[in-house]
Amino acid sequence: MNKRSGIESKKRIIDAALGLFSEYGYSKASMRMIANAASISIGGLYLYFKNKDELYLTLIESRLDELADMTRKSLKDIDDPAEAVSKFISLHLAYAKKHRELLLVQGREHGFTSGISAKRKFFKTQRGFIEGIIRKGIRAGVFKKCNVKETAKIIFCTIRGFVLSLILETDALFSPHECSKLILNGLLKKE
Amino acid sequence: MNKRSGIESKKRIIDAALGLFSEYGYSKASMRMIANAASISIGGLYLYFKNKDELYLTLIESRLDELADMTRKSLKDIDDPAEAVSKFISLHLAYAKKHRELLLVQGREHGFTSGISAKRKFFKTQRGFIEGIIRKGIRAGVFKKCNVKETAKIIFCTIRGFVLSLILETDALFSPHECSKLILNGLLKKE
Amino acid sequence: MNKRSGIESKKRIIDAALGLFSEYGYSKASMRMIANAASISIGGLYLYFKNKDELYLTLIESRLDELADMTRKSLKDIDDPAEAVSKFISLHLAYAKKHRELLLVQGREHGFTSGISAKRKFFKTQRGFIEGIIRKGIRAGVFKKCNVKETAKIIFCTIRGFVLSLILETDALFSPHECSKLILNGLLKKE
Amino acid sequence: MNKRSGIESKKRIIDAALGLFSEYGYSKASMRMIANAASISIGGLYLYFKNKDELYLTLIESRLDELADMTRKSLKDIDDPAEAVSKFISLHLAYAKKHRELLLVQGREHGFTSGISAKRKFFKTQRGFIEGIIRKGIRAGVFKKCNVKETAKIIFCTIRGFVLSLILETDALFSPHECSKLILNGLLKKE
DNA sequence: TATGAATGAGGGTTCATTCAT
DNA sequence: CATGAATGAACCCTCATTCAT
Repeated sequence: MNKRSGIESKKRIIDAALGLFSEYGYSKASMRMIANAASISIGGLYLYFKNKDELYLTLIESRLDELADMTRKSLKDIDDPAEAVSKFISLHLAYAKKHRELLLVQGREHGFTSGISAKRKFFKTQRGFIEGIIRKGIRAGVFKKCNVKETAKIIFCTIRGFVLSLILETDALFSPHECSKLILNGLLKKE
Repeated sequence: MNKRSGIESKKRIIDAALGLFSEYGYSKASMRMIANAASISIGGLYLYFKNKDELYLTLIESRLDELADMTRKSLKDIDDPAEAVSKFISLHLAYAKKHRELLLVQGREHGFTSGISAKRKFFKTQRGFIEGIIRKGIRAGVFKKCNVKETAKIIFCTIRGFVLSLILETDALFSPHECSKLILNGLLKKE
Repeated sequence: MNKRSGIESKKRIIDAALGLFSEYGYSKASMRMIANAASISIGGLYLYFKNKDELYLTLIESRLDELADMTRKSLKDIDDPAEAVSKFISLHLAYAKKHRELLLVQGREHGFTSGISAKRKFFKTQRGFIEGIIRKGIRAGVFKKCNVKETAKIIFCTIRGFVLSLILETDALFSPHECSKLILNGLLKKE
Repeated sequence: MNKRSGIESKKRIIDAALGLFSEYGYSKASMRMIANAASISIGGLYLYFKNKDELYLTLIESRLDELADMTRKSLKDIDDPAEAVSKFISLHLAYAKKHRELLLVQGREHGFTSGISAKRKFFKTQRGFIEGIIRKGIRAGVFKKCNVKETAKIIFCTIRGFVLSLILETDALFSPHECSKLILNGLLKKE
């Protein structure tokens, strides 16, 4: 109603969409609902996003970028590989808890054809982080030798499973600490 | 037009629905698509299933029952806890690979309110299996002492993450063997 | 299931249809419902009636015939015009009360194109009865002179309104006696 | 496509619906038909009415309100009870003739459960009018003593029957004048 | 930028009717 | 005579998207 900068409007839309997609899923969250929640007209939505799909994708990507950024910053100053693994895990679990909405929102039901590349790239990057940590740990003689790539995948999948559980059954959640312990037990050389 | 046994028709519907739900998700797989794929008329669908929801739920539950059954049978004759953990993991990963379609098909976007109870019960049962194995391993002195419930959750989540990865990015998959190794490393007492 | 004569089946269907049409109206009473209520298969319905419309029409006509018959018989032996009017009114109100289902079931919503002729003929016949009575009353010097056709229509409409009220609002119903009184007051010469 | 004021569109819809409901009845008048007749898209219909039921109810209620209003205004300045009865009758018959479409459109087949309350209230109000007139006539010594409530019902039912006849068989209609005469004959004291 | 009335394809579902058995 | 699985048109309704304002 009152004059607002485009950027502000776009942000409001993204926030609204995030909430709605996460609560109802892609198909059941309608553009009208999003428009209402964002206090903008339906037409207004299309001023900022070409279509529903693009809005959705933008959402995903912005979250993914944010998490990737956080990861980078968090790990920069940690030298101990074990601590880095712990940090990586707890960071992701915490982020998932906070933004449970989107990390999973999609999975299926969303064409898959488009925008997935962004996600795939993100996944690759994150897995690269863990691989780096593990490799460093092995080089430093702190971790046992192991198949680095496979191990990274497993850790990543555990996190992913945690995220999924956030949605499927809340009582299946575990503490980051226990998770780190189990994984590090398998990773660390026995002194 | 041509007469077919009801059972045969129902089976064709289930197969078609399974494929379509898994490829497009619940919302985007339409009853028309399913009818076509099942070589039946739209009305025919409703001869066997009260509505889309029920069709969907039937699908889920039958898969879940099947897997629960397989688990029970597979673990019955295994005494070694480590082997049991391995078996549990490989069984689930294999099943997921074979039926990637459904185990995850849903997650979001499907009301969440209905039929989920069947799923929750299934999840609980399966987690109970792992807990049993771990407890037995600890009693037998093969596994270290640990928080049984938490550990079971973590293992289950890892499997769940694997399933999710089946859909999100195939190159994130790992071998059951590596997974067992990592987890057992963390579980087994070092001799 | 067990052998039954066609006539018996047909009767069962008619009874079931009567009840259902009257409870739900033509459109909302489905052939399946009728079949169930008549303890016959859907296909069986079509053995006795070409289609839904014909079933419906048969119903109407049979009721109409019945009422016309009753009227004829009831009035045959009554000589006093005033008594005949009373009888005519009370007979119709009573019949309407008993078969409130059908006399009105239709009105609208049923094509109108077909079968209405049967109804129209019935209406004409019945109105003819009243006209006859009135004419006789006037000739006999018991009734005042009046526009016979108009008066017959009015009486008939009052009855029709009563029938409609049976459905629309039960508390608008009046006693046959009061009705006769009012009408006869208007009809009878003051002695 | 072309912009039109919302009010105009709504009006066009109401008019179209009125005609279609009255011609085909509730069930057989489809939303598609109404949309076409109103020169609007199907979706457009739902911009103005939540669903078919609401559209239908709106129609009914608005007519009913209109008639109730007209009655009130017409009778306000009439002192003579006999004239008031005449006026009441002729007013209703005229209105029914003009809007034969709706006053009866429903009767059956429309759930009965909803919106009927509005109708019931209307009926009660209208009957109240007649009761008032009759009572006044009796008090003034113009009408004979009679069961006021019953008499009011009968008059109302006659009108209702007239309305029904408008639809069932046009040649059963009578003139308001004849109707008033018959009824007043029964009501008025013979001087 | 912003609005929201308007569109129409498509969704889930029902149901009269048919026909092989 | 009787069955009921199968059909498919049609129903009500939703919603992403457009466009005149």
